Formats: sequence, C-alpha cells, structure tokens
Amino acid sequence: MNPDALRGHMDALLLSVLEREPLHGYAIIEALQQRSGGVLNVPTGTVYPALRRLERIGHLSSEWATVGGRKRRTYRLTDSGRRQLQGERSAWREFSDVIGSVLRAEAVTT
Amino acid sequence: MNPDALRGHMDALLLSVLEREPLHGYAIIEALQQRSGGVLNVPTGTVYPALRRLERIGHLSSEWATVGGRKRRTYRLTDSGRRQLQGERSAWREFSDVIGSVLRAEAVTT
DNA sequence: ATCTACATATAGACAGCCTACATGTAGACT
DNA sequence: AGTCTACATGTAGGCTGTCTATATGTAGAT
Repeated sequence: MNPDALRGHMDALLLSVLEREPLHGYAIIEALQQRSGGVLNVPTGTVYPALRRLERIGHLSSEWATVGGRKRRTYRLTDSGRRQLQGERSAWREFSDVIGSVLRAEAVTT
Repeated sequence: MNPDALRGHMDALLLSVLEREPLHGYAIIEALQQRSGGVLNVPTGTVYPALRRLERIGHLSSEWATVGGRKRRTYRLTDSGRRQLQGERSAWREFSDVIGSVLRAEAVTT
C-alpha cells in the first residue's frame, strides 16, 4: 500500500474505527488491520500524531486508563467527530466515484 | 475536493487520461474535468510538474507541436507507462476496497 | 536474563499537491 | 487601438501529513 495514497483518508479511517466504541491507539491499529484483512499496517508514528491532531481540533476526546499495569489513552468520538465522520463518508463516496470513473472511462462522446 | 485526497492518485489519473490518445497538458486538465463531471479541477501547478515527473521516470514521452500559433507539448504513454497504468488500476481497486470496507464496517465477528 | 507483545510518544525526513505568479498568442468585441 | 477571454506552459515556495527511526517502559513467557 503506497503511503501517499492514505493521505487525506487517515481521518476517515480513525473516526470510523472509533464509531462503535472508544479504543486506545494500539487497539485502533489492530482494528484497522483486522478490518482491512491485514492490508493496512499503519505505523504508530502515523496513528499517534493523527489522534492528537483529531483531539486538538475537537473531533476526539481522550482519557487515561490503566489496564493490567499498562497505561492506555482511550479515545472517543465527540459530537463534532461524529458529524465529521458523516462528512468523511460522503467525501469518500464522491472521491472514489470520481477516481473510479476516470480510471474506467471509455471514450465519453462529447 | 480535499486536495490531500488526490495524493498518490494523480499518476493514475494522468496515465489513464492518456491511455486512449496523446494529449497536451491543457487538454489533459479539460479531459479530467469532463470525465469527472466537473468535479476535478486540477490546477496547472499540479499537472505540469506531475507530467514532467512522469516523463523523467519514463512513463511518458513528449514532443512539441504548434497548432494555430500556439505551442503545445504533447504527452504520450510509453510501454512502461502502459504497464504502470495497469499497476495503478489494480492498486486503486485494492485501495478503494480497503478504505470502503473500513468505512462501511459493521462489527466483524472475530 | 532474555525475548516478545503490549503501549505511547517525538524528531526529522520526504514528497507531492497547492497557491501565486510569470509569460505569451489568438481572436472577439468595443 | 485597447481590452478581455480562452488557450497554453511553466516555476518557486509553502504546507502538511505520512513515514522512518528512535526512545521509553511494563507484563508475561521461556
């Protein structure tokens, strides 16, 4: 998976994974792997900064928890994040329609 | 259309538009607009450098022509470019499947 | 003791898309 | 003659988000 391809779609992925339930960073990475059938291996250096960015702009909130002696920062969607996710979903649909139609295009009669 | 979303997909778009016939930069921009139903308005500052990059790495070749007193640089796919386009197409299919499945995911029973 | 999985975090590199600007021709209209 | 729009190419520099590499530490298995 070409890294650049993810550009601008990371937010949608992260918000989407958090839609159902709050998760901490490590679990988010695992969830992405699982949901993508093992294809998406997003490095921690991508995910953690992205989560902080999303929190900074208000789409996520976080809190620390200690589970089994390990500290986790658990992220959850805010209302704003939920709205953002809807926007990301429709943006994705438009985007994939457009790219798909260009890549598949047969000569459009003008 | 979020600019960052295009990242890493520009090559596929350009190669795809040139698959059928050679075109010059300006015509490529128009073709992208047309094929996308007016959604894709790729600025010249994106297209011209990208075309040069694709030529540099051997996926395109170009030649100057003068039509109606205007100079055009016409780009055409090389064999390497044609192969690359096939790769871009399958990469796009995988990419859009993956993103789509994450965005649409209902709880996957583990 | 050592190794692997779990867990978070940051610094700096890198690449590519964008804005803004520069340059010039052709043709229509006033 | 002057202005405007469409056609046509190009570069410099900014921006930003993803990646690599590194750092730190706990828990549990071998």
